[in-house]
Amino acid sequence: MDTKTRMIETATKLFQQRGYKAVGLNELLQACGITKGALYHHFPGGKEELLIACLQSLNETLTMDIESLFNRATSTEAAVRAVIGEMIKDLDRDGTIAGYTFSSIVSEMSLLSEPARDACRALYEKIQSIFYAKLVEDGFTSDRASSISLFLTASIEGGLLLCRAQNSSIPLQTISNVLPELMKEF
Amino acid sequence: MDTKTRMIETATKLFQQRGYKAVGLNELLQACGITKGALYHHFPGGKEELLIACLQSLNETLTMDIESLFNRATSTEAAVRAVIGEMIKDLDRDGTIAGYTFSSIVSEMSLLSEPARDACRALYEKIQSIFYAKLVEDGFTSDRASSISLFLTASIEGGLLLCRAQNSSIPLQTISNVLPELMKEF
DNA sequence: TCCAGCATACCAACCGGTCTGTTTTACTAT
DNA sequence: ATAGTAAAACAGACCGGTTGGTATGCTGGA
Repeated sequence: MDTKTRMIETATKLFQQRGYKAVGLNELLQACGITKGALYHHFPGGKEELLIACLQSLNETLTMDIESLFNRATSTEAAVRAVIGEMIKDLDRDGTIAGYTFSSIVSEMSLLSEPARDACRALYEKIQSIFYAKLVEDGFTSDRASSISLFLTASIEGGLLLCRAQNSSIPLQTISNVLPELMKEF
Repeated sequence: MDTKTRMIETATKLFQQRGYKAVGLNELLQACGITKGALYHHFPGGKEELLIACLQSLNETLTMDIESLFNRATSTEAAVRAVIGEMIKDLDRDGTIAGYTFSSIVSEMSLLSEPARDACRALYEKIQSIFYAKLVEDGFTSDRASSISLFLTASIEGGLLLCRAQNSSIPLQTISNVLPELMKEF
């Protein structure tokens, strides 16, 4: 794997886990096994340009991952369960989540960097669009589907926050159990 | 108002808006109109001790605010609408939220500081307990009430994240509209 | 006079970022 | 095949500014 890709992959995980500011440049370089020369060669804009690249890369991999889970699932209910299940698996194994989320970046950068905020917005839109498509497939009207897809995205991200605060995967498990129930009622 | 209280109130807003690391010590001092001497006089533990104090203070004021909204409301549905309404009002007025949330702190500090994580956990538990009490009052069983209260907390925090990413209050508005509907179905 | 309640001066460590220098690679003209 | 060359891909020293934190000085009230 080439240096640039390795940098993005490593940095993405770190940013997802701990946010932007909390990850120092030197720590980043050490984790990637590179030096400043390499970083500023590939990303003249420095740390922030790397962050944007991470978010864009995340957009692709996340889309692929979630879409693959959704294609294997028969209903939106099952699909959402599968996505949350993956998050719980990560959480229980590593004690932290390094996929399917970027809440730490959003809350930190939305006021700080317009490009970063835009990239985050694009990511959420992408996730919601996948939910939306499956919901329409399930027979929901367009309005309903877009409301629910936003709602799903929000409650999953919020559930992750609760998991982080409690240092446990129980909140996401609860949400995983409640969500499908709610979607039947519509 | 005495210096210590002023420090806590000002710092709380800043931490809520932008997180912990993103708020520098000097900026903090300037915003509070004090010097380092005063800070380290009242909080020998420095910035982190101040953060803990902020979270504890937030626990009290947040509880009072939300409980007051809940007491005036007839049902959980109306109460939740009122809480989200306050958030939206803040968001539309200031372009940022400085009350009813601390997601930026959670995502940033959960891996960094055990005491901070504990304080956040306590805060979420407190909020959920208020929801829970009202839900039981509405006639829900204990199990149901605790599931829904967790769910409410999660989706509100998640909705706020979406608002930050989109720089708009629409996500929270959507959630406000959908949530009560869901709660009737139970 | 004594001590809480600050203010001021200062510090080492670290921050992200720039700079210059070196190696590696890719291509080309002979 | 080979020598020459230019650009890409790094490496690492260095920089000014900022960080959180400390040590000391001052000051008004009990």
